[in-house]
Amino acid sequence: MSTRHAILAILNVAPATGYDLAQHEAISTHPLWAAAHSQIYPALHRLLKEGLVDSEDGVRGQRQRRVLYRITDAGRQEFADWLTRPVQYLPFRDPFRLWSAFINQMPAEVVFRTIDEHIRRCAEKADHLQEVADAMGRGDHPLMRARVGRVETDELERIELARSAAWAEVAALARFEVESAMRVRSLAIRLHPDYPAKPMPDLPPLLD
Amino acid sequence: MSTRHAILAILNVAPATGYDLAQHEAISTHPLWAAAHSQIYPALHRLLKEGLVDSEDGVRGQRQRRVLYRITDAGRQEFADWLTRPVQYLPFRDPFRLWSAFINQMPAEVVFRTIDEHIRRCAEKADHLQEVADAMGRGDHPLMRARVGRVETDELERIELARSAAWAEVAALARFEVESAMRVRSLAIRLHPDYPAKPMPDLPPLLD
DNA sequence: AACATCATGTAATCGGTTACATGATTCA
DNA sequence: TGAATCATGTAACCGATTACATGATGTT
Repeated sequence: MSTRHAILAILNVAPATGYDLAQHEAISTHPLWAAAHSQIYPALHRLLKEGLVDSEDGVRGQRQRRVLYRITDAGRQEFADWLTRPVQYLPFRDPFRLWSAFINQMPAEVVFRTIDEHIRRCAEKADHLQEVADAMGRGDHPLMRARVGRVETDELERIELARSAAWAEVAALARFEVESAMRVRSLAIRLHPDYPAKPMPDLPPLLD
Repeated sequence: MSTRHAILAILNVAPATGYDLAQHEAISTHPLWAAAHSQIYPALHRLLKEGLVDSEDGVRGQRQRRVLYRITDAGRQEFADWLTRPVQYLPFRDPFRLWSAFINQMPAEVVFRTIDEHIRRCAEKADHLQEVADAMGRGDHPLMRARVGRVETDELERIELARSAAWAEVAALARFEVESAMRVRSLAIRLHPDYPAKPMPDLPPLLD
């Protein structure tokens, strides 16, 4: 299970509330590791119980409670240990590809609607992720600016290289998904020759 | 949840036992949709209860019980309906890419061991999947031969095109993963210049 | 005789989702 | 004043994993 370690990774940069974490770039829209807020709060409670984070109660405005979580030395150690342990792969499950195995036996309208929506979705994701990666590479990203002054410049450069490369690879994966779906779409045109499928709808420009 | 529909898809070709399903190409090694046998048996019981499959008790040898499951008309209908419903995407979670975001802060030995093992794993998967896809494209695959004589030739060709394309795309994805990991590896060499990382270990030939 | 494979299951647990539930704060 | 956002949680459920459990059959 990597969700708790993804949380530790974020808290390793700066303290945050459960809400912050749930809204975090790496966790919410087009994430590096998806997690819902209903998963974040119990995870934080557990990390707290295990001593990997500590918490500080605060307020926002006059009354609204706000719990700030901070990674502890034990948490930093656990995160470092996790990095050295073998990667725990997830079983391969890909709903779109499973679906696409049956484009011969569906109505053409369903086939093209689904593929085109998939392409749109992946292209949007690719653009967003590439922008994040580029911003990180330039040091022009909240996650990087949060570190300026707290770590040395050459260390910061190493962090930027590693993080932006990871985001860039997720972006590259999303671009691959677009290309892959385009190939599936070509086959769909061959399998449904009578359906008036447009060559391809409006794609956002795929920065590559 | 697509596991039950993956089962229906397999039973749509030919009746099978729980054991057959668990050993199935699409489910066991380098699968299209991974599932464990401890998941298959309860899933079959539920499909049976829902009337989407029926079962026939048999034996193997003298005494060993063997339950053969067959898709029903209701099951066929449910599968066809499922195909037309919107694809239920899974949240994005990629343990290797999450890990790779931190290659700046791990011992070089761990970095290269993990990346090289990942590359080996993906390359093996790519080769296997491409072989399956090619065999399907030629009609030279158990899943396709099982249909010969039971469906018309032009219908069989459409099935072969769709199924082999899906497997070929999973293979292409695995090849992309190899390329992606190679890029991460190049960055790792830059981040760990003192570590004597070989250019790349023995890769099985990536048929492309 | 021993081992791999065929064959079918259950139980405890886990990580995650969906829905429910509540209320403060900020901004238009 | 109303809507969006900030903020924190719980409960029921679900799909899946890990481990446990058993035994027959075929192969060497």
